[in-house]
Amino acid sequence: MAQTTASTPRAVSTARVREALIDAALELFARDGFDPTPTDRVAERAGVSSRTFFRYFPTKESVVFHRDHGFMRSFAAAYVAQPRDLDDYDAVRATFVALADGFGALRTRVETYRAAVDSSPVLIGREQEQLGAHAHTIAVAIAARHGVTAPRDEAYTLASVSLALYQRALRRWLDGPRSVELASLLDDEFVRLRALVT
Amino acid sequence: MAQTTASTPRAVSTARVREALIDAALELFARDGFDPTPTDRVAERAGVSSRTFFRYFPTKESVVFHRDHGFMRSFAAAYVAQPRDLDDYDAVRATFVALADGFGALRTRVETYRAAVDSSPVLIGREQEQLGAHAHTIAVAIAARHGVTAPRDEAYTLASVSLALYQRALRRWLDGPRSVELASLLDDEFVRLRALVT
DNA sequence: CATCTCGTGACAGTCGACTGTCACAAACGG
DNA sequence: CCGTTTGTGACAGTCGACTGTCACGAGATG
Repeated sequence: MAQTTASTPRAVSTARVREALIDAALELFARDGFDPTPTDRVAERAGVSSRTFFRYFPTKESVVFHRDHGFMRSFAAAYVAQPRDLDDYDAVRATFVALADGFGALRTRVETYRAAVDSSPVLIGREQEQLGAHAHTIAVAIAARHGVTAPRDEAYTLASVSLALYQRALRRWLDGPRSVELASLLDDEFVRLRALVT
Repeated sequence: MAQTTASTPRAVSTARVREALIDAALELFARDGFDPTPTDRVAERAGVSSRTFFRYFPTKESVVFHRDHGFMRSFAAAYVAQPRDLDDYDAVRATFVALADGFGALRTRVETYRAAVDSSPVLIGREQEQLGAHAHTIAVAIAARHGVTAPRDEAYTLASVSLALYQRALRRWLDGPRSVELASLLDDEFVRLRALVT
């Protein structure tokens, strides 16, 4: 979640400012909406000047995505670790479920992030672009498990579909009671789709 | 594609301006990108003043979506028309394929539209919002065929997944040779997914 | 401790989306 | 044909994202 924290006073200070800006931004965007919230207000809430905001982040949008709750980061590794006898669908499913494990701790963070992103088309679009990249990652992982480097078209289909399921599960998770695990909703979606298709 | 064309001189003129603005916007956005293209340039190209642009469209974004190539508009009708003995998956599949029929004529239009939308996160986000609405439409249609008004969760799952397949098919269509029909690619995606899942 | 570096605030400025207003001319309605 | 409505251009103005610059002061460096 935080990178190598050089503990020199100056580094500590800038890290603190960065975190303060991200916190302020996500909270304000989630509560008041991204578009109606000027960067000045974010800076003010973080206790720095307006100018400083843009010394930390190149655009207003970018502050939202600088705290990767990093679902996809370890996809490839988790995917190849799946048992050989699973077909692609079940391997992807198992990987998602595995990655979702212990996600509960992040719930509040994710809630804020979702509300923020959902508040503006720009952010939705940015996230969509990331999902495109994720689809590629997944497709490559699928190909890799078959010992191929270039993913076939089917791999992309599966990747896209599984990401759609992931998004559904995520929303159900956030909308539902805290007692329900993301992992179980995720598994549920994959099971449901299989039932629908067969 | 065009609505009830009142042929009074004034109405003709405003309709012409509207079309000119949409054409100019889509072409410029597709070629130069949405963000780098100021509304002034669009207006200029359409042969009207900058101010007039905003008399026709409330925002820069909105001009992009005022020409609905209307895939989803007739979904509900086409869906209930499907034979009773098809399960949900095949009914959705058949509906998509049916709607895609004769889409080839719109190819150039769709190409421009895609390039325009893909050029900016804002537009991607807006389109995403529309897709959310479409998912709802589909889910409701699925429920309706079962004689229910409130869609179950599974209906939304299928709706999301089929829209993911639709988007994949659309992109393959635009990236591939003109000889290939959208309908066949669409069918292909549904078939592939079934093969992947079972 | 002296010097240098670098993060920051303050300020001024650009650029583009969007709005209000006014006056003209063409189209509408009687 | 005449008064009214209405679309349009011209112009001025707001607002917010983002940039350049400068001077100051607190940390890094020797």
